Amino acid sequence: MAPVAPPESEAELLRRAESLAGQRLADLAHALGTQVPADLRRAKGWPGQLVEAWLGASAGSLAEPDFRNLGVELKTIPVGRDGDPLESTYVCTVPLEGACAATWENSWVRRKLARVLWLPMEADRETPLAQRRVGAALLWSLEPDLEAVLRTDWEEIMELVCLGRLAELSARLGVYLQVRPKAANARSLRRSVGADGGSVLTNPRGFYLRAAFTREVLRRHYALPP
DNA sequence: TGATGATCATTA
DNA sequence: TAATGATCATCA
Repeated sequence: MAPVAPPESEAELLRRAESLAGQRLADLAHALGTQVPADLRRAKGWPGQLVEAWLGASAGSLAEPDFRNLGVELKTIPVGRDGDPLESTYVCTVPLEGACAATWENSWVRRKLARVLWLPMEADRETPLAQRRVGAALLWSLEPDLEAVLRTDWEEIMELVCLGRLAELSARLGVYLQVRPKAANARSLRRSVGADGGSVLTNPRGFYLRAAFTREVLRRHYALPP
């Protein structure tokens, strides 16, 4: 997709994001000279990449906030007709090595979520992809009470990783932050540290925000059903 | 039905 | 290869 220069300030980023409100994905795609895929089965990341291109996100696939110079992460939120989030939101990879040295303060999760541009997108399956609209952007900072919950979740998860209790990792852990597989397929393996301190292979995992978290963020800043 | 676990495309 | 962008598909 056509590159757009990165925004030089949060104000500029927000102006760009606000100009997308109400636009249909087909309009954005055509303006960038690209086509709307027939469906998302083989283009799962397409909506996110489309708005990245529009807003001038610069980090690519690096483990960095999307707008590196601003320290702002872009997150689209797929929402239904009622504005309620439909899916969890990927945050970053779970560090399987060096888990014992990691702290919440220096974690990728905290770095990425410190400042986020949330962008709701229509995503109910009734609406054809091309006709789905972008919602109203929200430039947001991690709020202390939400951070406290995330921190507890993160520490619970990372303790298991540190101790090599990988079999106990489950998406059922965590109030707002959960761990799920994150890989091309279940045969992907990554090195980690076993309970005896030795090297073991396990499936790569990612941190995800439950829909309950993004629902709470949207609820606090927009008029939404409870 | 909703959530968990699995999967797909792209890029540096 | 391993990070990113996520949604799909199955089962409790």
